[in-house]
Amino acid sequence: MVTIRDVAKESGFSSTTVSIVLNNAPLSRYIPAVTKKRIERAAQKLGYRPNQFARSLRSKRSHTVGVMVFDMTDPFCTLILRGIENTLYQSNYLPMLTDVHNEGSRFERYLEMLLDRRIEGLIVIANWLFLDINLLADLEKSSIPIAMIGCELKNDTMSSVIVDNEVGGQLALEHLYSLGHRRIAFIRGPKGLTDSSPRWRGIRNLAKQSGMELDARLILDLPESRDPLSSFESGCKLTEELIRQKRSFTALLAFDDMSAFGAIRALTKAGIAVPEQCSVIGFDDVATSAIYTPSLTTVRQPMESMGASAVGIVVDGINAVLEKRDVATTHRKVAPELVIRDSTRNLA
Amino acid sequence: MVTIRDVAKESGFSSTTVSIVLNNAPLSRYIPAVTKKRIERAAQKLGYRPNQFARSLRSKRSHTVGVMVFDMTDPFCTLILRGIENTLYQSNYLPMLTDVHNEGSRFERYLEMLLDRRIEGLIVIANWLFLDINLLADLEKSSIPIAMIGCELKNDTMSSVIVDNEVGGQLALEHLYSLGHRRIAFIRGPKGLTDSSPRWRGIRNLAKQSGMELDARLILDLPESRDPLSSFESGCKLTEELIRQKRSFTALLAFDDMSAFGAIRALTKAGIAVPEQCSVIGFDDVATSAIYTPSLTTVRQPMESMGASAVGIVVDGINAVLEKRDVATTHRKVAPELVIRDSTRNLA
DNA sequence: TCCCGAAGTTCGATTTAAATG
DNA sequence: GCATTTAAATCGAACTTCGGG
Repeated sequence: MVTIRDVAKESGFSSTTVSIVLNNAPLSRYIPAVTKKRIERAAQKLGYRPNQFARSLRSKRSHTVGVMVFDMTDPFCTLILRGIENTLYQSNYLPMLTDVHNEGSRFERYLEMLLDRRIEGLIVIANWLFLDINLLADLEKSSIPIAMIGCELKNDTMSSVIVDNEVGGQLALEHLYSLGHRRIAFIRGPKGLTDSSPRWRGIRNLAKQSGMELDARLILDLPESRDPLSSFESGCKLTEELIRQKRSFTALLAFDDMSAFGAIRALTKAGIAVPEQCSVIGFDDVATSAIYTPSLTTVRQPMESMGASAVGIVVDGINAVLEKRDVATTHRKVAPELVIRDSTRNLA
Repeated sequence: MVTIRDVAKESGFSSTTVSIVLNNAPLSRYIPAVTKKRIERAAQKLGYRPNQFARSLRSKRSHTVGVMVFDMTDPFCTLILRGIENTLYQSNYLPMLTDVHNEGSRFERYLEMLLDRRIEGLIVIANWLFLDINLLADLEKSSIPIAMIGCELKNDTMSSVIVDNEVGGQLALEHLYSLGHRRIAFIRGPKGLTDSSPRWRGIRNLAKQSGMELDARLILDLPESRDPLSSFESGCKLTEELIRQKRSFTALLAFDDMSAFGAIRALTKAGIAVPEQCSVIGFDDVATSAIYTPSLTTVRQPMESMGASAVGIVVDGINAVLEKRDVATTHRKVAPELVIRDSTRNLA
């Protein structure tokens, strides 16, 4: 290990001067160019790399941001993670990745570990969240900037980035409506998910606006479950049930892409062609949607930019703390986007 | 910030004693239970948490492992990451996640950042890898335990975990053969991928064994590309081409699941039902495979356990370094597993 | 000699205060 | 006072050495 003292010795200056020069500290403007050259050359020659532990100990900074995912296997996460990673990279932070597996004990343990390592900010991806809200209260006392993606909390200590679910719901129904569909089946989200009710509200609003009436017998609810895969299975089962009851509908609006895939599976198995005999629309635009057969029309959450946005909020917060400014908590609601693919079509 | 000195003051003992007690150091066996109790209570009361920076500076340990992904959006990664995360958690390490985006400059920069932070080990997920091999040479000088997943290098400084591609290829063809298929189309992997040739070798071997002859006109190659999604698109295009040429085949063996999805898309669009008129088999068993319509028969790479295995190797390596034992580089080749779903069936 | 506890040093970089000409 | 440089203190924990009973 080559230390700053080695560079000092090699260059013939004190470690103080070396530190000042290599960090381009304010004082370095008094230091003549010759000295700088000599020091830089010595550092280069020895291959000096400052010890981050020592640096962090002194500066109290880790240049690390914690990322807490509630379930990595949820396809919703991947692109968000990509957005987070990419934006952190640009800001010179590195992410510590933790996956809570939707378990309270794991949440607490990881939170402790992250805090022990003095992360400077925290990003929580909490889309598929069935944890006790009280647990999240633990987050508040941490006094570092926090941004939650996919879940907005009432309190004022955490920022959030969510998609505008109401607009999204509207967009989805509007699309089906514009294609001429009137008898539409709905798979709603589980009650426990914060996304469910605003999304449904958007749907109801649009229905009212356009004078459409919703048939209660065509409205189904996904059960609560911690497993993102269950969304697929439930979507499949609910649709099978619908078919078995011989309910007639020309389109199906699913809570998310996973349940939409389940619906397509059920329809296809029953010999009902998608989109020829029944249109299906999802929500999220997970990676699978584009490669599905048929490719899925859906309402996209701009996941990558949501991740980037969360990083922006957290990094701003970190800077605010450093400059002793107030940390403002922000609540961003990003616009969803209709992505039209092959699973929906005009009512013949 | 409450320091060890605060605990010392509160408990009435010196910081030395506090350190010994709280770390359960060897010397602590001389310390009477009363003292321990008093110290522990004081620590508890003040909410003392040792400063990891100071600790790391002294011990030269970070309890951190670097994870380098070449492309997060590759669905192959997700489950591996889960396996890594889960196993690290059990061993009390935290992962620093980096995504190289298949770019050389990013690779170098991230490697530096990770090394600066004194990661104790490194795991590289290099399945879809088109980087200059010379870059990887940079890894060798780092002198920390390294495990690569999905790519085996000749040299002796890095461990690796890969699937047995040859057996996998065999398994796939064997399955189609046992279903009675003889006229089979093949989509091979791009030449630049290390997986491609052993997988094909397995196929050829089985063909020879069972006296099957492969029709060169039914053998296609995926082009080189850094984008995992291109596998899907190429799979689709190649299959369309095959159909347009009116080649007859009753089954298609794809290089991976993504290209298999592409093939299914092309077949379906051409009005060829899968599996009724053509069976399709993939490789990997990515998350999408189970929820596809039809669900995909494939050769599974045990990704979660491959991730766990890599962590095991690296953690062993770390311990070896600590105990000044030799670090043995290991090369694990894990067995693939045939997963039969709905995309293949008996030749009528 | 054994047990218990404390003083002081170390890890490596940053920063304050101060010393040169 | 100014430009240039540095000794010494600091960050917080852990370990080495030593002393008293």
